[in-house]
Amino acid sequence: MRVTIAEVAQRAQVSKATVSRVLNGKPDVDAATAARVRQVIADVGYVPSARAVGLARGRARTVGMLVPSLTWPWTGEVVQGAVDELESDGYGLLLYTVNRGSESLAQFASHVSAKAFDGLLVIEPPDTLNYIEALHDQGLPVVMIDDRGSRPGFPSVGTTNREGAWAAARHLVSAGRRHFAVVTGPADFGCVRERLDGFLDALGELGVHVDPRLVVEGDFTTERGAVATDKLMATGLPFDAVFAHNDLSALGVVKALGAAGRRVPDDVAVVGFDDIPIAGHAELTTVRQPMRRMGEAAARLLLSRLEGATPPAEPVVLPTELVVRRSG
Amino acid sequence: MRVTIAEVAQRAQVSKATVSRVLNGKPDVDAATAARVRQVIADVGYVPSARAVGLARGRARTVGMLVPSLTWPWTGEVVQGAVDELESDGYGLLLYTVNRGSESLAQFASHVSAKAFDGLLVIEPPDTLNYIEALHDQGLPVVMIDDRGSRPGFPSVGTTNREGAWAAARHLVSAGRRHFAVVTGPADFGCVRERLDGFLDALGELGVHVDPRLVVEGDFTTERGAVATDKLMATGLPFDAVFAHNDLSALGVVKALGAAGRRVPDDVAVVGFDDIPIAGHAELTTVRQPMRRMGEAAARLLLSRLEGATPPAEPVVLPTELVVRRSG
DNA sequence: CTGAAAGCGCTTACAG
DNA sequence: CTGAAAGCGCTTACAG
Repeated sequence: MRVTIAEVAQRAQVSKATVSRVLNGKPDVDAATAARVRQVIADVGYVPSARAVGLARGRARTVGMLVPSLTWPWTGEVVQGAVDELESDGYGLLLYTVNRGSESLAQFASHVSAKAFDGLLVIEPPDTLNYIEALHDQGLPVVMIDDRGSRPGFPSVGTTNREGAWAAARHLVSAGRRHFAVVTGPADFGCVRERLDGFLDALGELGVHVDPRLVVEGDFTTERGAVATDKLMATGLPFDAVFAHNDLSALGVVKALGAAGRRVPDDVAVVGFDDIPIAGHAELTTVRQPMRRMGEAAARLLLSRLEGATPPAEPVVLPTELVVRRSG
Repeated sequence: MRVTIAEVAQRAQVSKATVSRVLNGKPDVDAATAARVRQVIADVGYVPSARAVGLARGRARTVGMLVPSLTWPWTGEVVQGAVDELESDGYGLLLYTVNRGSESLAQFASHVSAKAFDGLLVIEPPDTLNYIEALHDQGLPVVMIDDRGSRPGFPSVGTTNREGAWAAARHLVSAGRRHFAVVTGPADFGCVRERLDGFLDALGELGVHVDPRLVVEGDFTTERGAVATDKLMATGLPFDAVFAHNDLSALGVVKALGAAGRRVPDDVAVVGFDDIPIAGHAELTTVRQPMRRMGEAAARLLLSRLEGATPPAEPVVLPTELVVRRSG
């Protein structure tokens, strides 16, 4: 039989209300009484039922987290950062993915309605930004990990796409590169625009011009990274450096260059974005996104919101870091 | 104001009990009444409070999952498999990691005591098997994803380490290799013994003997894989194939061989175990562990246990699969 | 400083 | 077939 607050109260010769007060550190409890209650709690190993506390208080000390899929390279990092932060405040993390499409989303929505959690952490889910925004507008505390540069109308944590690209450009130029190509991500992503602008602006400032024909669109996959590289080479224009908008694309670039007999980095330098684990193994120079710390920051933002603080109107932006390896 | 069962009852002109019956599909409700109630539910968009239902029923339709750390290469796969399965039954997944050591574990323990979830899925946590076993003995439904071959005294899902190693051996022999080396994982892991036994047994059956000096212990990291390979080469004994007990080690083997000027696979074939994403990129031949499906199977086992079924006494064992790539 | 009572939003015997 | 009531295990005014 599970021990309840009633049993503790009886053993300590006080009312349930007093036990509750001790439990929640309320003031105005006689020191001796409190000590006695605490002793009983320790003796019987009492822990309040999360469900009962949740019902009575209307909050569950639980946060939901919605992520596209855990098999994406860095999702785990973000979630780990969030879970570490939540855990140290005693919060639980209810995990949802949209791995099974609209069915997943329906399940998620019903858990929202059931008030299964107090607040929501979300890695921007494709095509669902409006829905999330609606939840926020309905009063659910939401913080988004914004890896696409959407800058939504509610609290979010992003990274310095522009500055990261800027750093990549500066590095390549100082390494002596002069003829640049870019394999972008999907053109409608905010982060893609930021990375492209940052890169071109930096080069412009350094007096280097990029031929528009050497800017090709990819879709963040290795396959399309390779295809894009074939296109670049097909232009016949010379280039000695490629900036890919993420690491998976960059791997495709490296692969396609190798297949065409062009050496990396001797003939062509390649720089990626993200710093996923494979980047280290492939010796890829890249712009590191601090995914773990973005998860932590998002969790902290949400927690302080749940504790009553007003969330910042501006997105929290964490700095990228250029990681120089062999490829560029 | 949130709509409650009381409001639905009032609008439908019935008691809360009747609404509850309709909600839970109990028999013996007049068809017309049920239809009316359902109509009201749909009209007001009523969803029962998860907390209240949980308290009243004593179960939360929530499962806990304890994993070592999400940044480990395949943890995400296992969790994704589990979450997919749970989700389709409407269960929530509370995620816990032991990323922050004993502090994490204390938090987890208090959530256990608080009955925050109905059952537990666990990827074998180092040095905590006894604790998990104790939870199981205290009546918490537990299913373990056993990646270490521990075969615990409660329901678990494992993989065919022995047969996987066997397949690797057969493959290498049929590819013409004759002089074998092994870089094992930690010697006290059940899976390491199984992989070693399977490998040596298969070779023995094929009439190939392995020199014991060519069996070196690693620790599942890339660094130690490289160190182990240096040891192998230092013996001066010839070898033309290395079976590493996981992919990270195998990457270390490849690296060390390369540094020593030995070509893979021309001079030495290398086979790993796991099939983590990097294995594909590194063109590593490996024995694939079905992590995703192990997560699914574990979740299904736990769900059926929660629904009253008796769990199987024997571990559920899912088959490995040899993935042949360029390295061996 | 402390207790009796109501309430959180459901479910489930018990009657009828 | 349906409702009134008790109960799940807490918290929180309200009195004193």
